[in-house]
Amino acid sequence: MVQDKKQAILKGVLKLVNRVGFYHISMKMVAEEAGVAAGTIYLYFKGKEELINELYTMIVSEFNESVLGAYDQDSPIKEVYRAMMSRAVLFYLNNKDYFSFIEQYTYAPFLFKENQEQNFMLLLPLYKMMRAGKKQKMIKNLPDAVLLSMVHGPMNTMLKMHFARKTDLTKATVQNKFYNACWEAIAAHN
Amino acid sequence: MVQDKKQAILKGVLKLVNRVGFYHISMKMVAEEAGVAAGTIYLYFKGKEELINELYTMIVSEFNESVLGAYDQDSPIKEVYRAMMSRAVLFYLNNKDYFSFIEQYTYAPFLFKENQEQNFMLLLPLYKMMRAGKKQKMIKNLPDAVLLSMVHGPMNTMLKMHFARKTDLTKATVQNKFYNACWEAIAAHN
DNA sequence: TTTCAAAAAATGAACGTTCATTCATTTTTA
DNA sequence: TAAAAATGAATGAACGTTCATTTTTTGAAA
Repeated sequence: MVQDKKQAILKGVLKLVNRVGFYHISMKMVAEEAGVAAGTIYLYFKGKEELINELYTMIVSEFNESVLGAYDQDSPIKEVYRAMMSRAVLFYLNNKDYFSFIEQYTYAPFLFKENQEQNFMLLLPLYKMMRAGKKQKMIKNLPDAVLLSMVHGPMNTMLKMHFARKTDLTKATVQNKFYNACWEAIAAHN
Repeated sequence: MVQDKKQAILKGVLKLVNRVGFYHISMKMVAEEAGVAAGTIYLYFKGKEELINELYTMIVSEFNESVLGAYDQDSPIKEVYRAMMSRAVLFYLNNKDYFSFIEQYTYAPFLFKENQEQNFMLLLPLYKMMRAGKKQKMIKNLPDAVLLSMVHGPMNTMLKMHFARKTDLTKATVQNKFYNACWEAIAAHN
């Protein structure tokens, strides 16, 4: 019961992200969206900050769980890469709300020092894959930041463009071209 | 005279972006920073929205001018690419304010439909270079969105990581590795 | 099963704060 | 001295949060 209402409130925030935009979300709107009174939110969260931060943590968990589900120790690293990219893209395509939220949360006034480190938590699955690839000499021996940027950066921009209707990431051909281009940026020559 | 004061107000906004964060910038703070009274701002701008939008336009102009300054019709495309990347990185390294502002403006409540298209204006210099490269068969024949993502995305992430002290983009070695990785993502094989 | 009082949960009006904007007044310029 | 520019206190709207009051749930007694 208690968890149901908490979830309803969290989902309420998400539904508002796209409709009104992150910075216009008020507690009153969240309450309305969740079907509770404004004061009720404060029975489940200390305040707006905690609400937003918990939602962020929830999304990161879901994302990482989904993407790491594609990690198979025994598969060739290129296949692991493909599977992870595919899952990540699918995750956001199916949850535009999540993407918008994450993007805007990064620069929200709620991000305190503790969470600022968490900000790179979304890169953990990628990081794991890269470390393995480097060991196997399948991935270039470049600084981690460069490798991460070469995969995370393009994905972000592609999704942004997709949602702005500048491209169609649901097309398999677009996805494949995109995955291949990223792979060539990080793959060791052989 | 009039332009001086207008510039002072615009610069005031920029100085506040890093100090207090985009969403805590109030008109009163801007006024203080610019050394004028709050009401004075309204003699130069219709309101906060116009102020922020003009600042955005100003930054885009400066950026594009700076990066396109590296465009030389006669140089090999790879050198043009290098020069443009170099200028773009330098531009933001020297103007952290600009970077922070641009990042946060994208999702600010001020972005109206008209400007939402302008949002991709920052990609114009890259776009120009890519078109030329495609014609010369030096750059892969991929959809524009993919190519743009492979250069703009990583740059964004690298800069974000640089400012979060996860890497040091001022190091020439890091820059070179980064430029090369991007190039391999978009370069045609030969 | 029904009753009912105590506890728990939920409500939303009210409060205090913040902020963009206005405009009557003052200061500066021509 | 008239016009232009600048000022900053006042205004009203928006928002997060609180808390006195109401509603719902619980479980023991009848």
